[in-house]
Amino acid sequence: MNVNPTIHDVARAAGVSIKTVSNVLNDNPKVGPETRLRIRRLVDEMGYRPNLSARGLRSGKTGVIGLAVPSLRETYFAELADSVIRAAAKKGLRVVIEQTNGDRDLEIATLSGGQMRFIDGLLFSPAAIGQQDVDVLTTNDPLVLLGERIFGGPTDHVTMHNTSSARAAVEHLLNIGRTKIALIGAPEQPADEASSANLRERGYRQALENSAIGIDPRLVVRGGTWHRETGVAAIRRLRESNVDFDAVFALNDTLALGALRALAQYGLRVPQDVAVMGFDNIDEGRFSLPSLTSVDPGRDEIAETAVALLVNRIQEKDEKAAPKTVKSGFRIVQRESTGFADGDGRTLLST
Amino acid sequence: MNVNPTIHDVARAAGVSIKTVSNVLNDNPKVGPETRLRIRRLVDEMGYRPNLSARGLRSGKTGVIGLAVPSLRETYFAELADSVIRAAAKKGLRVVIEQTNGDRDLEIATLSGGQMRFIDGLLFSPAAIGQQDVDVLTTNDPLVLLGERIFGGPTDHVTMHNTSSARAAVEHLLNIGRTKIALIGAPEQPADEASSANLRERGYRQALENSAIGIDPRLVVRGGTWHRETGVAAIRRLRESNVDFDAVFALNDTLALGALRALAQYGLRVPQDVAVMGFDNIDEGRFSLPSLTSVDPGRDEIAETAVALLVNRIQEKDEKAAPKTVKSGFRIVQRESTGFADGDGRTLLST
DNA sequence: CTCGCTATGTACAACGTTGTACCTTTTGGG
DNA sequence: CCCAAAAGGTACAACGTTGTACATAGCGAG
Repeated sequence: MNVNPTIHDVARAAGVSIKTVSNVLNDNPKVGPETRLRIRRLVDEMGYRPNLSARGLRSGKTGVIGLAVPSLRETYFAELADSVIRAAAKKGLRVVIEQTNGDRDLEIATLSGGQMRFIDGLLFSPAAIGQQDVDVLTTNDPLVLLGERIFGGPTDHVTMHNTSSARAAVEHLLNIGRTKIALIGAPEQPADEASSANLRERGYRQALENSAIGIDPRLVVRGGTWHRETGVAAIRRLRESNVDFDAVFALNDTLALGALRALAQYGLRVPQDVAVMGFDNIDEGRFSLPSLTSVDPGRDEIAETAVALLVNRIQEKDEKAAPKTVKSGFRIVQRESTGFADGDGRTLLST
Repeated sequence: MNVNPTIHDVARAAGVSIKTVSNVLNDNPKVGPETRLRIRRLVDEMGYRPNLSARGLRSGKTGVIGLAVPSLRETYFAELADSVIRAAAKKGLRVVIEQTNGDRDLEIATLSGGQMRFIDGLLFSPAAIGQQDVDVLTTNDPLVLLGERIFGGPTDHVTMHNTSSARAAVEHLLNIGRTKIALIGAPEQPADEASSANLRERGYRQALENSAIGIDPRLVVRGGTWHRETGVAAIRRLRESNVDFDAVFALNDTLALGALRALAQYGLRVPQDVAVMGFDNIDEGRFSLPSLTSVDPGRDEIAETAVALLVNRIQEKDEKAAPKTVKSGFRIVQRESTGFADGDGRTLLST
């Protein structure tokens, strides 16, 4: 019994037809109780495990979905992948992870790639393609878009309240009395596309324009990837430009963590001299020095919703339903970097 | 052309047999140059993409490997997954990630699970099973073990120099003049199994026993998962027990980062009052406050080696080669937490 | 001009599973 | 006691691909 047994081997051993074995495996009703039991036992004994390629070929479903993200090295996506794998596991699905490295060609290749004849559907988090590429999303294969960059496309879409949560974040900084609020991680070109960066910048502008304060362009640091280095560099730029600031809104947490480090190097105390607000609420922010106030976009909710939508699309028989867009709720978790110094932080606002 | 074309559709359109199309797709030589070109063009035009289930069924290979890790929420494993996906992509393989949550039953299920009839092979990083479970590794399916916990098993194994690198790490702390070196993240029961924790603790003990200093059991904090919280708690335990310490060796970086935070809360300066050494060299450690000296186990090397070994096993025809064990090199990267305050840190020692 | 080779291609089976259609026995109601 | 229907099962094809074995044409050497 050293080689993998097939359904034929089990059937032969049980003295029944292969279809009966198949029926047992799939819990089809047309099998007598004692036959069922006997076959179950044999399956265990022989170590039979169905061949998913064969099953996939016959039934057109593999039980595997794809998740395309820029890179698991970016903490947000690692945590998102964790949530997606858990959500998928609950539905009996496995997840193949494809890293696109934020490369446009790779993203397009992933969307139209050979891969699609193997996975039942794809969760796709774009980082490079934009509104002008909306037609590459037109496909018969189940596809759910995650995040921003493309709106009104032909697919389901799970996104977050980028603008309003960013506005709420900046309002929190205003509420604690800050008036010179720097923005870091802002897009290279303001408002050139529906990226997370642009949508969040819009929230920043709205909050400041609604207040009496208004925008000081010197406080907006543009450019760079959303990594820790960029956060460090942004603070350096602000210092070198001699502009005064008492708060920093970083468009994601890794930027904010880089900023925390740079601020400390300049001898600026957080939150006394400068308050810092991040975005994403990654685990790391609970343990930084100081711990980081952040916008929590609800990763688990995003993942569960996205997987549920994808499963619906996969099961969809003939007529396709119109594309759905779901926005997950958000909350703001206040921690030390904006002056709340107790344990795990507190939820300030939630939708 | 709204439905996915098969090789039959392409063959019909080209006026050739399906086998000729197949030959083109697989770069088999027996096709004339102009036929080849014509079929290539049709494949592109029609958007033909091979069905991997069918290919997998026929050829027994799917081009997909599995990676089983405790959780992508643990930074080390997220970065390892990144490296593995990259290494696999170079060989034309995709990666399904299975999270075992450090759960023994889940780990065993993953090893013997239905999954194995679908992936070509598995990279398995155990967190719960141990030497006593060595027989669950006995399988015909290609399997490469990553990390510790089981040695001398029936499979290939990629591991690191846990003990000697930990010894080198502690020697570094001794070299900078520290004598009261705490150990955090130590195993619950000393030396009960070949876990990373035990092997690294052994290195700690060797370094101290080789010096004139010896072990002070009050400096060894046992128990807890290797997360930031545990690092925080460990420092609290040390403070509450009133034992004096001038350095901390954390058995992984997240522990160390938790420790950094707790030390700051107690007003202890790093490295002036307490030097801190981590293990894993995750990205985050380059931007913590202060940046973290750490043992770099060479994730990329580990991933490349593991994938290469797995590919060899997958291609293995009849007789199986004896199991191989490969140990990756390590280096120690010194940063601010042990007194080196310049840019990206410096490599102290490398193998 | 014919043999044998190479170059190019074809037909068919097989991989392991599930869906469809059918067949046989038992069972119970009239 | 007979017949219909339910219960339990079977046989065969099909999913899309690739390996094996064979077919045909063209061409150069003898």
